[in-house]
Amino acid sequence: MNLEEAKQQFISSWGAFGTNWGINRTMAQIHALLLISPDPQSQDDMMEALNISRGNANMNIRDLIGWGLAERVIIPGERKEYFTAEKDIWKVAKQIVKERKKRELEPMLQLMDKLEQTEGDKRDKEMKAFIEVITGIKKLGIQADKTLETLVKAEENWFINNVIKIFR
Amino acid sequence: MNLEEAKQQFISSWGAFGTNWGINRTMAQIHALLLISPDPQSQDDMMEALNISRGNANMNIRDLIGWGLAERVIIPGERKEYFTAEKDIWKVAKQIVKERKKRELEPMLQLMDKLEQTEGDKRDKEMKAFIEVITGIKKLGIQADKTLETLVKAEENWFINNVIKIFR
DNA sequence: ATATATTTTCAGAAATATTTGAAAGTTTAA
DNA sequence: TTAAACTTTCAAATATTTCTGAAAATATAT
Repeated sequence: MNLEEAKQQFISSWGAFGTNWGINRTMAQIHALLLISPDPQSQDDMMEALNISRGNANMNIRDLIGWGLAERVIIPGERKEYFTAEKDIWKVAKQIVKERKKRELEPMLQLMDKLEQTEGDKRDKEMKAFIEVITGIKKLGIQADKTLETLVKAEENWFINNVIKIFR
Repeated sequence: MNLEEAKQQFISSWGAFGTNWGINRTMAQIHALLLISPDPQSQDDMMEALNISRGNANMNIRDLIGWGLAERVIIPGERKEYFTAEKDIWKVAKQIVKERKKRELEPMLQLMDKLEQTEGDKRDKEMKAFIEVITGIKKLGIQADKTLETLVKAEENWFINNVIKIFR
């Protein structure tokens, strides 16, 4: 397989892969393109490479920036905006974990707190089953939150950081 | 909030939550319903509780079973099939991790292996950038795979199992 | 065997999510 | 200032996913 074919396959598979994770195809494909592009890409570059419309490109680039996965780059003397992505996959993964934690785990824990307050007779088996599930989810969520927080804060943690380096 | 309201909210939020994770709303809602139901539920029970059609219920129950998250229960003297879900959230989480690992991580690693074989001049910067990303993803994937495998196999591991118990 | 209960399938309908493209908005250069 | 270059917005079109419901298949009881 030559480089062009490989790039195409990477972009298209990354897009399909993203779909399983609640990330839309185009956003994942733009990210894939930026990952493997040594130089910053303009919106027009992406539109051409991925065969997508201006509006679609614009919206998804903005989402990527919102996720902290891409950033604007100014090229002196150029009028257009260019974009790059962080190339260190570990940092990328950390950033994704951080965002999902904020966007999903935290709201979920809030909901569990609320549902834990449900009023009712604790001897009723329906009630018991409900409260048990809610507290179980809450405990798991808190534990996951802590674990992920440690991971995300890894660079501030000498020990973990060194463990990670071993595998890097 | 009373139990009925709380149950409703839990089911509906769990469904919305699943949507962000590539799991369809109905499947997540059925799972939520089974989680908080002390007794096994029939397909008709679920159709009524969630206001869904027979076909939809049937298909999603089967998917849940495929994910190892629900199972058929025979109630002696009853003609209908009944279903339950594992109530221990830790086991549920482990099962989900196990399945996603198999369905997504492993195929992704296979793809990276393939893309790593791409032919080309390693001094070319396009080529270099591409290979670096691929090997980075592969390394991260392998590490994640190992870590998750440890987690999933936790009950076979005395030490980890005890660490987990502390938080349980 | 026949009737009845239950489960499964699947084509078409409905709901949701994504994408387009043209118009409006903004920035920059001369 | 003006005009060209570029970016953003958003209503409508398209694509994708999910759901329905009735018919077919299967299982069970009499």
